[in-house]
Parts: sequence; structure tokens; C-alpha cells
Amino acid sequence: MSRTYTIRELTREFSVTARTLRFYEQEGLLSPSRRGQARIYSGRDRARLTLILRGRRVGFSLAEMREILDLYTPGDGGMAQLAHSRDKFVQRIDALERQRRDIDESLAELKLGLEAIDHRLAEHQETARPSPRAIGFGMIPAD
Amino acid sequence: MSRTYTIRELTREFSVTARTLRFYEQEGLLSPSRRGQARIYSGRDRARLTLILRGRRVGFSLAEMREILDLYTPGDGGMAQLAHSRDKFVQRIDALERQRRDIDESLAELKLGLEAIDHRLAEHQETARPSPRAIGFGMIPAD
DNA sequence: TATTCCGTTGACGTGAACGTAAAGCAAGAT
DNA sequence: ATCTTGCTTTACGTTCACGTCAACGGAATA
Repeated sequence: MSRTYTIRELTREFSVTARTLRFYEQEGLLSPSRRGQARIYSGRDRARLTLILRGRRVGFSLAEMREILDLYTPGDGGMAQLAHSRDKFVQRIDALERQRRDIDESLAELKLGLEAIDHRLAEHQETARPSPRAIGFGMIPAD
Repeated sequence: MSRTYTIRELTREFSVTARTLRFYEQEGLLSPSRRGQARIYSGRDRARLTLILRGRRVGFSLAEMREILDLYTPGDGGMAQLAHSRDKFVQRIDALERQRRDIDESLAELKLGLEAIDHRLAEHQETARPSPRAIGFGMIPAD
């Protein structure tokens, strides 16, 4: 019999509120068993929670995460179902890879901005007065 | 005098509604000029919109994007302000890099799931009956 | 002149993801 | 026996990012 967790333990470990965990259960993302009326979370619940929160951080909605998690517990459907699940997986992967590109572009943009700032700061270190050429970060045209 | 855009042009190019563009303006993210009462967007507005939408795709709130965009148009503040802006940039970069890791982990997870599905499909290709061993994807413990 | 487009400004509605009381049960400590 | 602590359910409230009318304005076209 593997380890179990109380709601408080999970809230502390994952920095979420109990309300959140109950809400996820209500939305069908978790299904802890009960001891009396108290919730008791299994290792499986914990693993699902890990995925849910990570999915949340990368922008998946709860509905999307439920769908993904459902895909991980293969239903009773036959090969057609399985092929359909495969499609879903591929879609999710494509979406994430697009997002990765967006992040890389945003990072490049922000790093340029950081460099520009550092140049202005360094320049101020040498000469007390700012050069007019340094006004504006250069990535958004002044127009 | 550089190119300008109507609200319709931007909605079509970026696949957003006019309502969205007006909302962004109301929230201080865009500030198109007017010809009469009609909005007329500059290249700068367009560039800002590009950043806003990319930021949105990677999970930034509008408030965060406004803050970032404000950082790109250096205010009248002195070096202290600039140093503060630098901090903000660093924070954003850190956040994005963390998100990149999350995405990579999610991708790894999903690709494992995809492999498992492909194995099940391939197996079905050879033998008509599924092996009990293949039940469950293996990434979430059955408990 | 009437119609038809675009475009405008309010103002209210909506869905997602929780927050926030309010009120109560059950078990252990004092 | 009461008190505190932890957990529960029910239910209404909130924020964000828009959507959805409604009613109107000017410009071009029929």
C-alpha cells in the first residue's frame, strides 16, 4: 500500500490552496478516495497534480488538462479511439512546440532590451551625460 | 511618413477582433492617433501589437505586457529608474526561462505518451489481441 | 436621397479559475 | 465537557479578457 497524502500536505508541497484541489476534483481532474468524508490522495493523484500544475504554467486550461489526463488512462474504446488519442497527442505537441518558439522569440527580444539597458548604464558610468543616440531601445520604432 | 493601418487591417493581419484592439487601447497598451474619430494605427502600434500578442501566447497578462512595453519606452526617470527597469527585464527573462523548462518537460512527457500509443498501435498491427502489459501508459502510476 | 459600409462609444454579459465567507462535523487536547 | 484544529459542503463574489448588443456618425455608392 503506497503512500497517501492529506489535502494539507499537497497544498504545502505544491503551494496551492485546498480550495484549488477541491475545485480540480469538482472539475474531474482529481478523484481522491475518502476516509469518512476527508479526502485522501494517492500517489497517482499526486502525479496527476504535478502534470496539471505544469500544464497550467504553460498555459493549458483545466479543460485541456483534463482531456490530456484522460488520454493517459486509456478508455475502453478500440483502435479507432486509440488513433484518435494519438491525434490529440500530436496536436498538443505541436501547440507546445509553437509556444516554445514564441518563448524563444520573446526571450531574444527581452535580452536585446537588457543589453540596451546595460549599454546605457555602462555609458553613464563613463560619461556623466547621456548620449541622445541612446534614447529609445531600438526594437520598437519611434515612428 | 511611414505606413499606417486601419483597425480592420490589423484585425485581419493578426486575427483579433476590433473589440480586442479597442480594449487594448482602453487598457493603455496601444494609443493609435485619430483621423476624426476613427483610429489610425502607426507602425509602432503594429510592432507593439506583435509583442502583446506574442506575450499573450506565452502566458503574460495584459498588465504584465503593459509593464514590459512601458519599459521599452524609457521614461524621464534617471539612472535609478533605469536600474529598476533592468531588474524587471531580468525577472521577465527568468520567468520565461522557467517556462521554457516547463514546456520541455511537458513535451518530453507527451512524447513518451505518443510513443506508448504508437507501440500499442504497432502491436495491434502484428497480433490481433492486445497484451495486458501494454495497458496504462506508464507515466502515471496505477497505484 | 436612401442605402450600405465601416467605424464609433457605452453598457452589460460571459467563461475560466479560483477566492471568500458561513456553517457544520469529527477527533484529539486541556 | 468544552475548545481548538482540520476538514467538509454550499453558495455567492471576483478578476481577467474579452463578447455582444444597441444606438449612432460619417463617407461613398446606387
